[in-house]
Amino acid sequence: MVTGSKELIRDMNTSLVTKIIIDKGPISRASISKELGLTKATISAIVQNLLDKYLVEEIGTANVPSGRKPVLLKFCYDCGYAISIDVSATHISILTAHLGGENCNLVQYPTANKSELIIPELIQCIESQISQVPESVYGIVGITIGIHGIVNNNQVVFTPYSPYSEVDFANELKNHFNISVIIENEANLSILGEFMFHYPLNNMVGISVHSGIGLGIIINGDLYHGSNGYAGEFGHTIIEIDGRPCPCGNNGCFEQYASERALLAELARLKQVNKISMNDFVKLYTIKDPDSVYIIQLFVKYMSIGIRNIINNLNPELILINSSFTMNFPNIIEEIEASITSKIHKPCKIMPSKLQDMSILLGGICMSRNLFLI
Amino acid sequence: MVTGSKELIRDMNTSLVTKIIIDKGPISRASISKELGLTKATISAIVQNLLDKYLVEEIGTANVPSGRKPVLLKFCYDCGYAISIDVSATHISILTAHLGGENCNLVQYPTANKSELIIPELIQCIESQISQVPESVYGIVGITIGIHGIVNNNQVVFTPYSPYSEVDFANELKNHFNISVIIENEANLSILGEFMFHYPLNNMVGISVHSGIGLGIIINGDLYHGSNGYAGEFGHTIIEIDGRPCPCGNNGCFEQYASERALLAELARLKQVNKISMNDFVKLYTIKDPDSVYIIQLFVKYMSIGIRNIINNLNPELILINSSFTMNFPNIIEEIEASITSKIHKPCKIMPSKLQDMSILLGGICMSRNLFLI
DNA sequence: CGAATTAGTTTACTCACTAAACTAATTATG
DNA sequence: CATAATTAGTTTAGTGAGTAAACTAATTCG
Repeated sequence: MVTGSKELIRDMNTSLVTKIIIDKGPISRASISKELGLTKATISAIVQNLLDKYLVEEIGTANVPSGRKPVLLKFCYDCGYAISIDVSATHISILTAHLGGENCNLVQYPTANKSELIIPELIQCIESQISQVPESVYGIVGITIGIHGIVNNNQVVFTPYSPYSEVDFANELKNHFNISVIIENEANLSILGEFMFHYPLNNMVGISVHSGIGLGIIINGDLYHGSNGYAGEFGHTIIEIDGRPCPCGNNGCFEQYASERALLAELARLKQVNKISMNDFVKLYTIKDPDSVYIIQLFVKYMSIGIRNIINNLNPELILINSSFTMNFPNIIEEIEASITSKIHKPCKIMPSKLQDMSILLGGICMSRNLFLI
Repeated sequence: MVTGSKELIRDMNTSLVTKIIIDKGPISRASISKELGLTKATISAIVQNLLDKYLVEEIGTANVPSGRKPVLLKFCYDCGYAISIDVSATHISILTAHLGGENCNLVQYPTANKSELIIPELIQCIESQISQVPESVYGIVGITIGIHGIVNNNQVVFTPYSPYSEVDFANELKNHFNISVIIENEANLSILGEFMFHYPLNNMVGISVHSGIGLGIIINGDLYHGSNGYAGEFGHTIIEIDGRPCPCGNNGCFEQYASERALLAELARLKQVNKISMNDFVKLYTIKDPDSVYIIQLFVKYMSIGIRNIINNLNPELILINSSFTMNFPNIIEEIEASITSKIHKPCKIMPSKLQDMSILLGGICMSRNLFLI
């Protein structure tokens, strides 16, 4: 039960001041005071705390037409570093970055995709990264692991394409490195990254189209997980009564129509070949191969159904799409947007992911930063 | 921007104390102190304020095995009254009740269903109700109007079966009665009523099946409206690619399959009659008429698709169903629950609405109470 | 140089909380 | 029946995060 107390007030206001310095900095104490409606005295006290903790620094003054020059405050992004890991079926991607997502060190390793090997593999990767991290006040503040599957209470519940549902990533790594470890779904990390770096909109979602289809949901400015962590299992919403069978046990699931896996399989079927990769597809669509054009027509059609369903369920301010299709051919988004109409309400803004294939890893950095800054 | 202040602390804690007296009362100051983790001194001060405002009263002592007897506190539900109105295409239902939803006066009038007549009709109904309300400390604290359509910023945006989208209910009634007026979607009021009277679960939804299908969503203990008030337009989520046409302009919308309107139309088609009412249906299904049994099979099938979509989008703790079908034949719920399976996650509890056909009106009383108590 | 302007600090104050001592009321017990 | 034990609720003194307003500091302009 969260009750009111002096500490709560100070924590709330410190958090607001920190956020404003990150989002709108460099900024002066006076401007923060005006923006938040707190007195200059309060802001000065809070800023002094942040300076004492090396979280914020004064970086000179601004030129103003009259009056004393304001002292500009900047968040010390390099007061600490975070490690972000994307664990897919075939690879481990690992990013080290300061709390602003820069000074990156990004590596990718193939993985054996065996549950008993993943922890040793990860430990080795992380140790290699840690050895290269620059000195900083707080060092490594956290490790975040993005999982292509369902996560609840910091534990993997289910992974469709990898055998990691029994692996206790959080405790194994926490025990080894003694650093806080967060396990989170990849679509959630993606939208968190977009939210913190580019689109600070309190109600927005991000559709992540890969082998499956996930949905990261931001509600009231926070990631929404649902009661057991499987909110956003969007690939398994049903868009066709008695439709195509899905390994989840149901029929007509969205990802049997609109996922990369489904569409590339459809293209392979049309071309009567065994398999077509995303790279192959990009080459074909670039030369306007008719089958691949048809595949994109299907993608647009199915995505527009999925997006209408999101709008009529959640009515977000913004929908971001993260897929190789839209990353390579951004004007597909416009086609999707144009195909979404309703006589009963306004449409919703749809845009491509800005962080693209870095969104999961950068979202992981944000996750560690949020936890560190409380 | 909500910043921390002394007033915020007191407001938060007053709100928590009030809530605990409502939910767990009659309760003593000492018990509240233990539950909230605030000191007895703080609770005594807050309770004194509530006593001074006639919001709470002492109703004697409890028997305990040893020590001084605790003084029991009870919320004064009858310190004020609220008026709740359900405006459908054919009727105005109007309920006056004290802040606990009792001491009801419920009336229903037919309405002309004309936009220029609705405000005079409402004013007459409300005046008649007000004249019969018992004396109380605060009098009528608010009027809530439930709309079968989309509501945003206290204004009706769209109503499918009535011509009220241009009517400014809020300001017309506020100006006439000088009482705060809330306009809200009916499905939202329904789930709010269930949340406050029966199921205090922070993440839950209620499916309201009438002519259309609406979804009331509670997230983090609050009604979720989305960015423009059309979250929960669940009837217009698509469950069939290129499916049945819907007046909204799309194809395959859920309410073209699972709404009362759609299913009764299907039954009429089977029986080759012009129209079948819900009353007729109830009689037919009671005698196990095969066509009506088939209709319920369809209802179960379609609802189970819709519910799977809710689960995979929002993962609520509980799903309530409010429909004449399930109200009259409650074991339909069990059939629906049994038909929902998934290999990737646990099922979700599904139950019939407890407030049934009173849920909208009682939700309206809750709405006014919440606003009154801040 | 002094007036005007703006930034940031200091001071005196308020208010909601806490801890701990207090009073009050009740039961159990010798 | 006095007294110990127990629990409820109040009083008191103190803390800390906020406020308003007076202050100092730094800068531009005429």
